[in-house]
Amino acid sequence: MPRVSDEYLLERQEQVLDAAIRCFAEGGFHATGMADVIRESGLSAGSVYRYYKSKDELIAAIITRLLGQLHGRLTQASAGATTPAEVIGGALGAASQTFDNTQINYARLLPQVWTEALRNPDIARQVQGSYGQIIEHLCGLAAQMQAGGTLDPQLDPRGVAHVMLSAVQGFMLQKLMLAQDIDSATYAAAASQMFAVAAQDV
Amino acid sequence: MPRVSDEYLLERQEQVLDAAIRCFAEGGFHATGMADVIRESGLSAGSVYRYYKSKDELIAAIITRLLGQLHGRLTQASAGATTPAEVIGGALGAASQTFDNTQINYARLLPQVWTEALRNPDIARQVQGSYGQIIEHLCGLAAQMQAGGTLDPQLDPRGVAHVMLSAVQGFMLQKLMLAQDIDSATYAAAASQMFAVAAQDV
Amino acid sequence: MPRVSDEYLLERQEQVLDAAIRCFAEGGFHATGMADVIRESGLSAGSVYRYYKSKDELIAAIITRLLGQLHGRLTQASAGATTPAEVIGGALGAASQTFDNTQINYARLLPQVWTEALRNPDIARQVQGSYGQIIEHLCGLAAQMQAGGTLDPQLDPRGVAHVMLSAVQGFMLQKLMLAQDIDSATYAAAASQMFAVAAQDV
Amino acid sequence: MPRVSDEYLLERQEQVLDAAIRCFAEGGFHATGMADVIRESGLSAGSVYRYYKSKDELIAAIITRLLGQLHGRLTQASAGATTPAEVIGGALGAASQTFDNTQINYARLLPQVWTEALRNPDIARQVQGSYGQIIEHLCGLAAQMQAGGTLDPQLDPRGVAHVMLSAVQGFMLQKLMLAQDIDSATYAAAASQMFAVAAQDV
DNA sequence: CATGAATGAGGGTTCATTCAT
DNA sequence: GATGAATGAACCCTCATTCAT
Repeated sequence: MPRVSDEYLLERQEQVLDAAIRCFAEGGFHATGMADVIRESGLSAGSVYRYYKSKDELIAAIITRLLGQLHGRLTQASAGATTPAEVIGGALGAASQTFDNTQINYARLLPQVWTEALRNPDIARQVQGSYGQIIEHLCGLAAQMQAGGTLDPQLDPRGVAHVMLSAVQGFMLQKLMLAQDIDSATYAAAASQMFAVAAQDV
Repeated sequence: MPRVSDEYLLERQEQVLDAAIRCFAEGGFHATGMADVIRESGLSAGSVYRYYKSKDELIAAIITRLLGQLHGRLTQASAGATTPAEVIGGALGAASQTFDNTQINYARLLPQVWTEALRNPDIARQVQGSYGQIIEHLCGLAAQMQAGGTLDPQLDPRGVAHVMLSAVQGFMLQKLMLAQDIDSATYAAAASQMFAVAAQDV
Repeated sequence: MPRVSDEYLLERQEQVLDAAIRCFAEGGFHATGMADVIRESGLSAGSVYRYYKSKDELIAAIITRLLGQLHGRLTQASAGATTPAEVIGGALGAASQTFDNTQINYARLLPQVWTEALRNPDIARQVQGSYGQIIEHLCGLAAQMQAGGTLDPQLDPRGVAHVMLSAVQGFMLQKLMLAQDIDSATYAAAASQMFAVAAQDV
Repeated sequence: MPRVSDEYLLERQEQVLDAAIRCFAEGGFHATGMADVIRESGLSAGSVYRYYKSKDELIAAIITRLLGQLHGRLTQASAGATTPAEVIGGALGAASQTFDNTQINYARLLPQVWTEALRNPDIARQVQGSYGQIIEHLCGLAAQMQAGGTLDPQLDPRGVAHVMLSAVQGFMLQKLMLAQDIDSATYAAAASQMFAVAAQDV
């Protein structure tokens, strides 16, 4: 089956990656065997290994994609926001989308990424890069809001950025851990309001 | 009718648990082998398995201890607080302690616990229980603060509790992932202030 | 009714064989993968397999060529010899040539052939045939020399042939194993002299 | 089955080594799988790997033993020899023993060792060491014989040593390759006589 | 009770070969 | 006739766990 288009090859690679994401989101990086991924992909062992040289490389690719999506959605969702409430609302909305995929619950990969980052320097670097960019983005927004009078100018913009990120991370984590106990709307409302008033005393 | 005292047995059990925590915090649940734990404990394989029937049981025991400590410290640290700033400040202070142990960085176990909870129903239940109690506790505090006029009474106390927990979880997570980039004091200051003003307009 | 000329096909076949020899002499039959041979040949997997049905067949072809060269050079080099010293000298000279190819060190294939002959009956037969012919040739020379008075007539000509072959095989082997320690000229001198005097007492 | 004697452990290790030698002598290093060795050893995979960390380590151990035996037998067999014929006779006798083991034909490992030495620097070093010692030993004997008047003093002792080694190596190789065609006694007789006369003209 | 040698299913990965294009 | 993506059996090795001593 030679002389196939680059497009074809990329599709095949996606096919493997998607299968792997489905498996890993379901069972975790370590409890899931390559045999599972291979079966799910519908390809043979050899083919899977043609596209990803090792399980680690496959995991790294998944993490790259996940962090890329996360960063993209988060920055996009809060891009034009002019008040803390809008930032938080947008970011939580984006975060919620992660759970909406009926095929794959991407969010389930997140704690695994954090765990992996603790052991794997390459992944640690990726995570640092992604979160670093997000922090920078939020930092910029905070500064703009302070300039625009919607955020207390005495707050450290960097500190604000970290706390905002916490609101998102905590939301996803608690949604994963306490599924039935946390209501997205309630959480978003509380978070938005709490951050919203942060400039009232200016 | 044991030949040795119960005290002796409990000490041995602690010895194993401590060794396991050290290993798992360092290398992760999956990358760490029982051989590592056995070596670190100074006991024999048979002995380790006398106290913990399986690796999973050992992990479960560690998680129980970790969640217990977390819950204890968090509720204790925020017990008498009467303002959001005090709650957050106390909780973050307690969270910071987790990193202070020069021997073991307990915090490194946290993402692993979250990851494990996604696959292991027993652990999921444990985590739900612990975080549920924490949420209840924070809920109670929120209600008290609303009654005391230090928190906007229009906010949903449960929502506030979740957001407060997020502040703690996000802090620990970001400290783990972005070590050099996050300053505990700056974060605490920003968080405290942001939550503090939440009743200003009342 | 091929579209391409037989000549073309033979050239392609040579191309594959040469690439394989280069690879196998370098890395050994087993450590070298077909992928290496395919890459080195500049052809595709399908093409390589068009000319040689399997790795084993390729190896067999290489061995056939190698043994043919060996037999040819050895018999030719000692063809007109009338004294033991001439035989040995000629044979060692021919053997030395094997090392002289700057591209490929054919000699490195020799121990591999011996090893392969132990497992593969087809190759064993080839090796027996080649060495058998060489022995016959040396036998004939020995008989001639005995008749000519340059070799002790009491010696068994077949025994003499085997010992002479040993001188060559040992030379090549030791040159491969002890590269820096063995000097071709010294070895040849010693061997020639030792065999040379074998008729002195007649 | 703990608290076993060191002796017991060594016996087990021997058990694995012997099984491996039997397998490798039969089928070759590469065609023989660890599964074969494991089956032959009568132990489990885990146990085999307790005693030898990898297939390579097992092969290295076998080669060490083989070269040790070879060196030991060869030097011992020719230790007190005072004439070339005695040296050759002794060495060939020792070499013949290698074939006599009804359980394992150690000689079949020899070409494999040579082959392996071409690719594996560690083994190359071992082989160089062993053969180097043998050469030194034969060198010493040659010098003694020259002093004693049983070997032409004009011969280079080192060259003589190499040629003598060739006689042994060639004998073993030809016995392996041409089994039915070579008679140990005939070969030994021819070799002994040819070398024996090497001092006649002194 | 403690010991640690033994277990063996299962892990990730490779590679000679094929055949649809 | 050439291509090279696909195949899958087989490879070497690990590791949680057990049980004879």
